[in-house]
Amino acid sequence: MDLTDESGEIRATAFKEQCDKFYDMIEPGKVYFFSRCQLKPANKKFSNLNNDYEMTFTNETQVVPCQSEDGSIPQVKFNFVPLQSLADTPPDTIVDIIGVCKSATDLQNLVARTTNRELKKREVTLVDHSLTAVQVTLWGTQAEEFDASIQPIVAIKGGRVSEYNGSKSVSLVSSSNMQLNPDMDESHKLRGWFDNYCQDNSITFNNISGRQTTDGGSGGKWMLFKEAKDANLGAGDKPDYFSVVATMLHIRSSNCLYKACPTEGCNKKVIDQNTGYYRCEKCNREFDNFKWRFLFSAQIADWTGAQWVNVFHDQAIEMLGITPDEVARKQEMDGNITECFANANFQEFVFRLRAKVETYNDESRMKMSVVTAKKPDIKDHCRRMIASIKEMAGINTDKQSVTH
DNA sequence: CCCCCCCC
Repeated sequence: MDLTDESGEIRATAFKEQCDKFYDMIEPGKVYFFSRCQLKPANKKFSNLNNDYEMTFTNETQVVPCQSEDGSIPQVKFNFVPLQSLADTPPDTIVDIIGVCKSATDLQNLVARTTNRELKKREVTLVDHSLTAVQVTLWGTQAEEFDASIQPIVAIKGGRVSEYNGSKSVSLVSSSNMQLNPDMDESHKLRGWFDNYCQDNSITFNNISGRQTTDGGSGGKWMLFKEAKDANLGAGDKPDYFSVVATMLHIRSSNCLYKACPTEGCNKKVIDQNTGYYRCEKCNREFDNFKWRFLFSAQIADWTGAQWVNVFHDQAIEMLGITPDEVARKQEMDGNITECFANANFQEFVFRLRAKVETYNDESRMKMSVVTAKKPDIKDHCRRMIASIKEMAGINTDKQSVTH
């Protein structure tokens, strides 16, 4: 439950017996005295309440209805972010938003693939002054009962940003609070703006829930190495993909090349027969030549940690700016190939990485491979960092100024 | 101690 008084707000959780004990008694909108709860630091992954702490009920906890209400019950506090800012908000962030319901889909019935549970869903399109449209996903009863025909103002506290195919939407979760046509300033402003300026379909909204990909494919989340680690990436059946801007710390130069099958598209490592012939097991054939290909491990790092990654041929060429033949020639000439890595060492790249936990002999190890490595687009990189700084500093990116 | 939050 999320509690509020005139000074602020805090989340409280009751487990098991405490939950049973108080479930029927505690109702939204009513006032209670809460005593003897336990405090713990709030996990911001699940709450965006303006409080660094959360409360947990204990055996000692008492909840007593407050009978002497003076009618000035504090209202739910929202900390709205403009819809526009959701485009730069990482998935799983908890946000408060408000917008006009421009349209909504019909109620959809579907079955969750993993749990076989029957789900009811409705996608609601919200718009606001930032001329942005975003889809909000309602579930269950809220989906069933939602009436889009009146184009209500929709305020959501604690919605969850999600990402699918590179586009953002907001999904309601159990702790989310949705209010329709709430009696507050933002709501009235939106009503006036929408009714006066948006009724003739002359305004084009930037739909950030439309399919548009900014970093090369599904699941291309931006993560720091620590976040990737904490998120337990690669632990599932399928590999996880994420993007990171990281610095090349070290390239393992020994065995950074291999002799590959000359057959177009094969690339299998050949066995040197030491007879002038090279055998490819995959093609089941011997060749009198081979081609050099890159394959090495490298250590890359951002400010939260370092990571060993496997680098394959095309990505290696992209970063090093030289061909494996040049490296092989240098190796033969003087045995020192250090300078071959000069273009990449201590340089920043935008890496798209594939993470997968692999198990050999009961030992699990995270394996990461470079899917793509590109020079950073500085403008793009800066934009993302600024958004991230603002988010960390809690700076609102827009004061909901009316733009017409 | 929850924290799953669904689908394309």
